[in-house]
Amino acid sequence: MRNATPDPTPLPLYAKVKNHVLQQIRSGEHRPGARVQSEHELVRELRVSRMTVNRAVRELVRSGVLSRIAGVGTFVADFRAAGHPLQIRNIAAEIRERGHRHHARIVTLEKVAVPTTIRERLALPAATRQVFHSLIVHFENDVPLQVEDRYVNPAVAPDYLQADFASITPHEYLMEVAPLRRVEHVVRAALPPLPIGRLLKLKPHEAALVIERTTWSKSARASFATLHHPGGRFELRGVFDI
Amino acid sequence: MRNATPDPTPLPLYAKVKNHVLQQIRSGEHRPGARVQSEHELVRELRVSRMTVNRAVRELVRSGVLSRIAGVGTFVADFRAAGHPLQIRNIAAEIRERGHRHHARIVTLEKVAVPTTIRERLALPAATRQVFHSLIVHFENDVPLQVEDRYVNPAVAPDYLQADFASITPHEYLMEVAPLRRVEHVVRAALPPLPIGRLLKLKPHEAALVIERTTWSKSARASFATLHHPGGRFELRGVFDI
DNA sequence: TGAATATACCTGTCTATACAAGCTCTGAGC
DNA sequence: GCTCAGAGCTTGTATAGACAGGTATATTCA
Repeated sequence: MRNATPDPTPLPLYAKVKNHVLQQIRSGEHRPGARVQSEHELVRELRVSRMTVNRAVRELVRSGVLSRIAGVGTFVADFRAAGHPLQIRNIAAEIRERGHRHHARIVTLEKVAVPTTIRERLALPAATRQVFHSLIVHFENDVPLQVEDRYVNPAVAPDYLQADFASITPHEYLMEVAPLRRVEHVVRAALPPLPIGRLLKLKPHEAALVIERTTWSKSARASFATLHHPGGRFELRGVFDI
Repeated sequence: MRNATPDPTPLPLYAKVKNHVLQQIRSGEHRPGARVQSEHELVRELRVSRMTVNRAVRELVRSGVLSRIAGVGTFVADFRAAGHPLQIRNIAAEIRERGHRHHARIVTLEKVAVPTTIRERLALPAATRQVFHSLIVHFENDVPLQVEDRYVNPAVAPDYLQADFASITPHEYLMEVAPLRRVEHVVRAALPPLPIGRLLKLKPHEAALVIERTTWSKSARASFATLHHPGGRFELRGVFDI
């Protein structure tokens, strides 16, 4: 039997170094712009190896807390102009994670002549005459939460029309058939077109949060989707902690 | 004279290892869920030390490309349910970065009795009778881009009314007087109240992108701000590359 | 005085080595 | 056939030592 209860999950040393520095920032001992200890000083102060200090500081730099200049020193980052992160999640995963029921209703799933705006958005070659188009409503416990209006490059996902979108979202399906290389999101607010508003059961003049998502696969742009969400029932939330 | 031009900025080894693995993922050689080489295998394959491989893989894990299980192996992450990042920026910094002119018009800067919703949002003690309130319009080249309606905890920033908000945004001022501990953002779409719509020069029934920002300082919640942006002229944009 | 040089310190990278701890499979013993 | 120990893999962490290259300051020399 030991004379002291052993720590069940002892913090790794590099994490202790991070906390040590963070604590000095949180307490105001080190203010934004101020110089923090050099690696060598932290080595002497905390009796750990320089590689351990280096890892700790490097991770704090990557998370935006510190910034370093080779040959000069390490400084508390000035978050004043820094951005704060927000996450755009897969709607089905998000609903399920809230412990709610997700289901999707397929309104449209078809091959259509390429609309000119879509030809631009997907940078389609002139030879491409048709694209796939799907219009799907996603529900959280039978309340409509997203209308997904998507155009898909047939060169990337030739079997798109055969997919089972009751059990997998188009986004998930596309990631499966063509590994994703790049995703771009644009978030706006707008009054939705009338048919979209009806699908979302919006009140007249109720605003919608619109996300435009463009995805790239290895070879080409894979799809362009416009996601409409009811302004009163949907929000994006992000927390940034130092 | 050398027989070959020396690489002006040779990539560090750990970056080469990252690219090596990324290349295999991008090419489809390693698909989501698949196992990638163990550290030891990469060591033999690329003739670098294990610590270098470890750093490369650790960074790819942190950026969401790989995932690892101790004792089992390293796998290509399944981004299908993963979130994609978006940044909320300081409005003044964003405008200036676009090369445009930013200026702010102070509509209101006053001490007011605590509204009940604000008492909740800032978790103010019952003894607090008054808070600071500012209403500021931010312009990009003389076009209104944001109405910032902010309530400030006087315990955190007692001199808020004396600040010069023509040259510094309230957010920047608060970060200066009370180091930031936590920021929460909620993004919604809504029709703005009539006076806000007028300040933004919105057309009737034009939607607004609304960001609610709550900030925490060391000791207490520092401020609660509602930021209204014109739906037609403002958007959040984020790109995720693998 | 002014310019070139030395030096001291800083971050950045890389290696070889070590040990701990998690997981899986295999084979010994029952 | 079943259980359990251990081998052999994996990742995770930590160290000491080394060298490169950036930056500021002091020093030396003209």
